[in-house]
Amino acid sequence: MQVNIDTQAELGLSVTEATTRAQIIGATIATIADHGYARTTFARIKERAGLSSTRLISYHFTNKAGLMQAVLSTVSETKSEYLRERSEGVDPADRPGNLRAYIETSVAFLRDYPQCERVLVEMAAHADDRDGWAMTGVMVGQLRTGALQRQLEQGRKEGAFGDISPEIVALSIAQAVDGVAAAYAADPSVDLDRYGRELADLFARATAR
Amino acid sequence: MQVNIDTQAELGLSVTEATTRAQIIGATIATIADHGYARTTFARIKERAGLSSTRLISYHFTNKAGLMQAVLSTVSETKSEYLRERSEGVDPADRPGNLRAYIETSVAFLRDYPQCERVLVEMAAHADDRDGWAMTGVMVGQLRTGALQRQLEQGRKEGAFGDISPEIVALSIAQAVDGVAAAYAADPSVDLDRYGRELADLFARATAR
Amino acid sequence: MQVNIDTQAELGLSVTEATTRAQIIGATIATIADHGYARTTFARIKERAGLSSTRLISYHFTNKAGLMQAVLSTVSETKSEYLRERSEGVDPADRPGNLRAYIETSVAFLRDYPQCERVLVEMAAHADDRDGWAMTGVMVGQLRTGALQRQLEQGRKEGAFGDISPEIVALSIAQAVDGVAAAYAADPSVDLDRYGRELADLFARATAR
Amino acid sequence: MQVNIDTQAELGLSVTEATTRAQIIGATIATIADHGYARTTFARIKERAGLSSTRLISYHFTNKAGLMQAVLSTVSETKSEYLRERSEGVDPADRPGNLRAYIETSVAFLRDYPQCERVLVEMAAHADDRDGWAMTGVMVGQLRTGALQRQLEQGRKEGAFGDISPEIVALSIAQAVDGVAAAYAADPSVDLDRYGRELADLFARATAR
DNA sequence: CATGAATGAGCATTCATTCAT
DNA sequence: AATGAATGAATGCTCATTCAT
Repeated sequence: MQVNIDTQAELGLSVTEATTRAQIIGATIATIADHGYARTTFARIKERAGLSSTRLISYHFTNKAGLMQAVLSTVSETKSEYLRERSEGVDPADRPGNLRAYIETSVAFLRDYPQCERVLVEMAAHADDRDGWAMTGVMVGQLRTGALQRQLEQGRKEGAFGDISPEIVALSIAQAVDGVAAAYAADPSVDLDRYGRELADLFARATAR
Repeated sequence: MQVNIDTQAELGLSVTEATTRAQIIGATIATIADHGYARTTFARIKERAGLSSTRLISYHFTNKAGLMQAVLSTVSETKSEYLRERSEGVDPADRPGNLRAYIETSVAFLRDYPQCERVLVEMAAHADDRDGWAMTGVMVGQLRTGALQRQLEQGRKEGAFGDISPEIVALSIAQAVDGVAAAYAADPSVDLDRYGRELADLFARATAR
Repeated sequence: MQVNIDTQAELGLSVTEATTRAQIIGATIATIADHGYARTTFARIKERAGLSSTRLISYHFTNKAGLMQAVLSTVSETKSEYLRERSEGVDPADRPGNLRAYIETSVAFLRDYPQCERVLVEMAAHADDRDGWAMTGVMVGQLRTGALQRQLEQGRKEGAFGDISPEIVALSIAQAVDGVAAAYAADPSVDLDRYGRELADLFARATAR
Repeated sequence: MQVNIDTQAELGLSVTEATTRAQIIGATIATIADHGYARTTFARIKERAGLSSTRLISYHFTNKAGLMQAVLSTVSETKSEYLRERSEGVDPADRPGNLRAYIETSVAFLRDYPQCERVLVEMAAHADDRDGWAMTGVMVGQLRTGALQRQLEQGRKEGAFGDISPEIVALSIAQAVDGVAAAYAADPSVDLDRYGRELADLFARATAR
């Protein structure tokens, strides 16, 4: 995955440093996507990034936890950027339309950035592992469902949706998308567009007034 | 968790052997539930089971994979047993009623066997980890969605449900229940009965004719 | 240094285990004595003991701290055993005689077990280092001065000594012996017997009534 | 600790260079005093001195050994300066008086420059460590006992002391003071003045004619 | 049926130092 | 006078597994 160097540079890093960091982060993402979180070791990242030694990773990131934090930032920023771009065409007042767009875009994201989603799922699953980064599984979860839940809440108040529980619906949607991601990862031949459409249909019916 | 010795004995094992196996499996389940899969090592299992050395585990199970396989069998059997018992009172022809029962019972299971569900979720998440057991995450998933999907299929043919995609709905339901499990694991004070009811409502609306 | 296997066996260990432990402890003592504490790594111990891998050390001792604890026990037991044996001939009531015997024997110990004393000094110096064993430098110190201080206390009460501060005198004696040890380590040609005699003279005068 | 820049400048260094060197040396002293020699790494020194990178240390000192050498010079100069100043009031001919002054001043030094003494003790203890500076533990020791020994020698010739061994007495005194330093470091609530007085009494009796 | 002893491969991390500006 | 970037070697430790009884 291409990692944005500017994002790194914003932190006040030099160009070279930002470049190397981005390269390492990219290699880490690829490694997690390919081998899973548990098999993502400094040695494998080094190999993937073509570094001379794992020492370079330790040099640029305080910790494995620090590296993972950076990966998580990169990946979740990529995702929200993607969602933001695609949602611009939709009328903000059209709650059901927004919900459908959200779901279909989320599934489309799997197609366009399969690595990204894989990483998100893997990190959520291993958040409480020994590596002990600052973010628990629930926090990663909130990162996913937070915005969605607020949208649903708003829509319900306006009467755009039926008598739903925003919390439950948001959770269900996020989980359903994750499920699709897992299915896609296991068998890349599945028709993601159909999945997206049917998932949107499902939750459209479920939230209809 | 109490592990059924008879199940072990069925495999043609002696009583003592079955007892020890059951003890080890129980300790493994408890360890996964308490510390998560990644922290579930032979050393910790040994300690929990009160064994003298990890050697005993290697003796009774060919592999860590083998042990995990056995754990998975035990746990999923416990769950299907639970679901079977609770679904006996429902009229088999009442498809929507069955669906609602399934969902509510699934959530109720979380309350009654929290360890079991935790193990199921953990194992699904780490299925592709280094330990390399014979069962992938998807297979564990199929184990969950298979029966449900067939029910939905049947119901749709009979016209009991709307124009749904059984595959998608089954996946969504399974994932939603998992989501609730994760939420419950993170915060045991959540009202599981409410969650179950609202989940059932959600999918009732989503599948209504 | 020859490490007593029986001492190990007392802890309920099998003969083989006790043997290997003793061998590792012996190699550790030799390594500390030769290279100093800071250069005493598992790798060097392995080499010295002729082990196949450092793994064996981790197998027999929970920690580097654990190993060091065992070393300390062995060494200090060797020393007190030595002191006990040599003090048997002296009349317990003869306080000054006992003091002289203690000092001369302590110095003689340096000659007979030079490694032992070197280890004791090294460990006291590095007690607060990163390795974090359960014993601080002060504790190691108390281990040295405790008995001596009580003897002096008793002697003073009986009027066998002048108006001394047992605490200070005990500390001074222990430190003086350590100083001799350091001097001997740096230059093995020094006349230890003379040192012992003169040290005894010095403190005889200092504590005289 | 305040490090004298002039001392640095004497070596023909520019003012800025001398300033930076002094700052690094001061940070090193503080670090050794706080964390002990073994935990005194370039990284920690950098942090303490508020430098941007450890590179600056390597720039100003050829080696870790070089840095430590400089630290040792600074610290021992501070100490001898302190001793010189305080001994001016005493009649040079009064040998016992000088001895008492020396001991009491040495202990007083612990109170006034606790960091300094801590560094001295730590460096003596770790002199033979991996860092391999040019000064062995014994040399550091000679640095302490040399002058004292000469004084005692002279005093004995003049008949001011009894039949003592200057070498042994000097060693014992230096070691005793170190012992007090260690005790003080471990428990700062000890009464240093009392310790000083009793130590002086002890060696007054020991060296009396 | 069970055990004690041993093992090799792998892990993240820390260290002082050097290259090239 | 100073700096950013990189580096190689080593450390203690954990893992599941196997050999030989």
